[in-house]
Amino acid sequence: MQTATDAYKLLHDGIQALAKVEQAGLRIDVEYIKNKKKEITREINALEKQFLKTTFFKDWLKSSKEVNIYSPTQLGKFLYTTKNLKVFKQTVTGKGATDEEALRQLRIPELDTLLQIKKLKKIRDTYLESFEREQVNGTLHPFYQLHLVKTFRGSSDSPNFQNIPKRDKEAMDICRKAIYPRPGNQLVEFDYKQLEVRIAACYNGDQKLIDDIVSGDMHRDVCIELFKIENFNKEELTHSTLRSATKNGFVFPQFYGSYYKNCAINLACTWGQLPKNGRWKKGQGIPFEDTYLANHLIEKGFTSLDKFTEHVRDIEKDFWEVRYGVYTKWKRDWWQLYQQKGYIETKTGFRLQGVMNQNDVINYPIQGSAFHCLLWSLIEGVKAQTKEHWDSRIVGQIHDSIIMDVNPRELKKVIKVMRCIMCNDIRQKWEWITVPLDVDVEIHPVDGSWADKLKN
DNA sequence: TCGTTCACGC
DNA sequence: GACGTACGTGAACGAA
Repeated sequence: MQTATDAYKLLHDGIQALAKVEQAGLRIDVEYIKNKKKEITREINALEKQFLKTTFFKDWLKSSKEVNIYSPTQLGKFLYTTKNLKVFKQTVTGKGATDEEALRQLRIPELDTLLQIKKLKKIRDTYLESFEREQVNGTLHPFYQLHLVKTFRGSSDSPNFQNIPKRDKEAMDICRKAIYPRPGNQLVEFDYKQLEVRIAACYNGDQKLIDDIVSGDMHRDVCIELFKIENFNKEELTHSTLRSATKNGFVFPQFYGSYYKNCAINLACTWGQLPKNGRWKKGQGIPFEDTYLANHLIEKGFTSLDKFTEHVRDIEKDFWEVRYGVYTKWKRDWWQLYQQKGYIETKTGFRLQGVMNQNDVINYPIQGSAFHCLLWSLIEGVKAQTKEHWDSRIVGQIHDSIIMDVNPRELKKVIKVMRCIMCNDIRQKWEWITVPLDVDVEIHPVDGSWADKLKN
């Protein structure tokens, strides 16, 4: 186990290594950004024009002298007071929400246009704008901090390199097409696989969890139970879709401390929208074994969201009391330890104190220690690139991944060294890592952008 | 200037 | 038995 002195040294070495990462930076295509911004602006203007012509907007204008279509306050007032629509989702202050989820529930087609406009504005004003503003002679130098986050994770700003779109294909493409390696080089990403879950297993020592990480498939197992699937086949599109829904709508939320009611709603949205009145009709949802998911669920007796929720409650009970019973016991002991001492200590030597609830006490040390694995690997990576006089450099970091600008002649060697640092050396250094670590390596084409994939 | 709401990442 | 997903950065709005 690590001491406070070790913890200090990690931050000391870490921030110096990150300074080298900041100094290296990433090339960006300023011309592309300028053109893309113009293109998006034209698109926004056209969509705005379209929106302003709708009866929805005209009614809105009648109800109020001046309308700002981008004001959540004004939109909420119009939807939930003037039009008196039912509130599906509330904000933290108890008002009707106007975020994407809330607006989709209302099923008003005009609002889809508004959402598309907002998405484009986000891309233009948060990402492209900041890339252009912060670049120096065509190189972007995102900043990294180690002193701001209460879990002892890192953060990034000016611009934030850690929240650039990835899941939404259109947004990902537009933003990441601005980012390049130096001429003749290629971007390579080293992603720790399931890092937080593996670090959780180091804390709780749950053998079932470790077995699942090393050779099992927990998402598949839970998926089969949740949707009562016979003869699960990973190659079948429907089954892999439901496995993803299970992973993102049940397993991960459960690890972060969510509970069955929210999970049930997540899972019931597998067809995009929550069924009206909490009941679904035949023919709804994704295709499923010659019919539809709704048909399948009705056949299994889950005719309504309430019935399905009871089922999810039972699955949750089994998940924590049977499947990962050791993990559950650790959670109780760990919470008790915090209550006795008033603080907890991470495997990496940091002390977490202050007012925390049960979820915080469980999640903070896991999140922090997971990041520290990445940070240690980054320090060693910077050491290697300096000592071995590589042209290749680490140019970014996103919590559990490292992004490098690699000279193709060094590609094989760089991958070999980074893999060795991230999976082997770190376990020599930190014996508390009792679970194997693994990395995904994604290689982008030579002279390709961060959005470009290697053609095989 | 600051709190709120929203949206992006892990 | 009820309750309840963690951590960030940043843009825009609107009240102070």
